[in-house]
Amino acid sequence: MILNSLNEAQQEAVRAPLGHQLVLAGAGSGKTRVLTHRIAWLVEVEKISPFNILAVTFTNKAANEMRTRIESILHVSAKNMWIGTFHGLSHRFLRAHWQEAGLPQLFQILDSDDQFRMVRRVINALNLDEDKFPPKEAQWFINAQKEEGLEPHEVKPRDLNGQMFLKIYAAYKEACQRAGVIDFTDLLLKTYKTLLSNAELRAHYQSRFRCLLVDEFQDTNTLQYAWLKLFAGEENSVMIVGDDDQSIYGWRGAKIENLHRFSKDYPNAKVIRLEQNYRSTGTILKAANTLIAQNSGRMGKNLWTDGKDGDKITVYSGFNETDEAFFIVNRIRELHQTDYALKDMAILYRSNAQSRVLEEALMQFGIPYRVYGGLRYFDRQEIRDALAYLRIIANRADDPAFERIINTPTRGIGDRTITSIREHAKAANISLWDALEQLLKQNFFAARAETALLSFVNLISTMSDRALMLELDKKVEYMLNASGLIEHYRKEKGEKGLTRLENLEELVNAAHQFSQEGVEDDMPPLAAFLAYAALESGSEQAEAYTDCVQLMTLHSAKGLEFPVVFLAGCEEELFPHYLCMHDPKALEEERRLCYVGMTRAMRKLYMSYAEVRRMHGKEVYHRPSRFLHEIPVELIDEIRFRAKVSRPQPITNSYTPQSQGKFRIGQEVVHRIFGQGTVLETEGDGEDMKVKVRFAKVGTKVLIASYLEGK
DNA sequence: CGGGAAAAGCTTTTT
DNA sequence: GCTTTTCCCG
Repeated sequence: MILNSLNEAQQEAVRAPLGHQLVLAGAGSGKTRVLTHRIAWLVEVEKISPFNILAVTFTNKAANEMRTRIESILHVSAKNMWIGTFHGLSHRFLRAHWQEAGLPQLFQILDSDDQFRMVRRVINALNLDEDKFPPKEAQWFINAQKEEGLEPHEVKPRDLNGQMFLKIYAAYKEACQRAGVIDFTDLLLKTYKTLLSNAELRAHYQSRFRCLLVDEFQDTNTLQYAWLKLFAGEENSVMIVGDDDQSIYGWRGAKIENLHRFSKDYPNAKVIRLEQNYRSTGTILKAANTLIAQNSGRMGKNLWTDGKDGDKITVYSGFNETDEAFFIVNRIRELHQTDYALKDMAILYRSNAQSRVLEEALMQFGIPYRVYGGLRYFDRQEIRDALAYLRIIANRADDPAFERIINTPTRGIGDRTITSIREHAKAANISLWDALEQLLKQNFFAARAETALLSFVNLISTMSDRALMLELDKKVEYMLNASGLIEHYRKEKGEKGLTRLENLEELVNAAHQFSQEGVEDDMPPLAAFLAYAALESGSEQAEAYTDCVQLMTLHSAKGLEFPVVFLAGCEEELFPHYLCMHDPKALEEERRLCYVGMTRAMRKLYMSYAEVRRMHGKEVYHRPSRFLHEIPVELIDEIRFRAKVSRPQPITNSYTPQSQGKFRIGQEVVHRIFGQGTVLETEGDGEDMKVKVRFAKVGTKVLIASYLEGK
């Protein structure tokens, strides 16, 4: 039976009778297992049809993983099950009910960058001063209102400033409507509002979803909670899984109180605690428990393991940040030579800026590493350009896309010309595209601008005509060439242009793969692909398997685990961050962040700090983080090197990982065009050897070895 | 339109 | 301080 592998608390959660359950799942307590087994149980034992189940997560990654795992446990297809992110499921809902939601059938989704541009344009159109009303703040304001479930007419401005922001919100909303686009938060808000105002639809969905499950519930915001309650209605069972101690997204609207609110709203909800930890040593858990016990208002939870206590936690006091980095790198080297693969070790830090010193140290030692959390595929400039062309093909009214490509690649359409199009669009309350066509008819433009504009209009029309006949991937390929994007980026010199071309080529592959996998919705393939690109920002390319040390922020480490964890920069002002220090609530969130970081470690945990650190250009002295003092001293092994800063030894003799052929990881090399660099990875041998090199001037690039010279 | 100089950030991030 | 974005001029 499916329960064999579960402990008692886990089984209790899986077998719970229909009704409401709150599962408090500590770090490493098998939360995903419980969720997936619960769903399997519902289907196989409670005989609930997959059709009647709704499971919500926050990231696509989590949703995909859940679906895969369920399908491997279950003997029934999970196809009919609604598993996805809040945004993904809302999108599905709105595609099915666009009429009820008052949307055009082929509405497009704005990502945050599009949203930002749109907000800025609205501010300018209202003749407001960007310095007085920064687009960033306006964007934040708009999203905050939406996350409280408020449309412009429902917002009660607090002061004069708030009134202006409200005005911007209202104008932004109109602009979105005109363009037939909706932003991320709109996906949820429109779903919520539609369901709220349409009793028939509400009844339909409430009778459909008999069982609802939510993962990472501590990260839900007000709107998501309301969304969930509306889908759940009075009758259906809801299981929420979360951990108040791992709530680290309060700053972006997550309401930890939703956990308490759930117990109030559903007083019969059964509370189940998963406290047995399968990840970390006893020592790590004891330390983490003691630390988090400092927080107030917890729901209460104490992690335990029946495993060994393991090693003490190593605390290293570095002289400065470079010394700290060298300590970490030295340890990594030692551990790599004895017991651990590089990919089993992670360096976690509070803020991205910290990665540089660490990277430099790793490079000097020739240790391959990977930094997580960079620019994702669909966020890249060239990809966004390409998608904008596709969007304009799909929907001429898509103003943000129009703005993006009207002069990209440059075709001699200047700012003044665009401004007059904008003004006409605003005055006539029509899309930029329609405004352009009208103005052309009126012979509004000077001859030179007119020629350029006509060729743009022709280009888009020809493109969409020709594209009609083509398969999705051919469509993308055709567009890339016809638009001149390929040519444009080919001209971009150096490394960047080449990478961009590769990325654009990859888009054709992505489109091909997408159409192969088949779309479930009855949407045109192009529209479906665009929605996919907007919602699935594309995990940073799944690079071929390489054994690399992993670098990431504490936030992005959530949900992951590593045998060895280095928590760098444990200093006051940095961690806890100085912007959080005077707000008790924010400080508790920092502490939870520390708790999250510590509980990522399976066997070895290192925490380090620097006495002097260069920050914002100044040398600053910080005390060790208060979090270090909140760990029982008997669990800590403290190392201090006071004598002098430990410099790295030249890597030539000390460390030669996987060195084959002519080049060695860590070796300094010279390229005729790209200049000096360091070898990061090697692949193959002899003439065919491929070498990944980080160049001082142009970034990282994979090259054939014969183009390089050793130094 | 593109390159260089000046100016502005500078916590954490997913959709 | 360092990096990224914006701005201005040839």
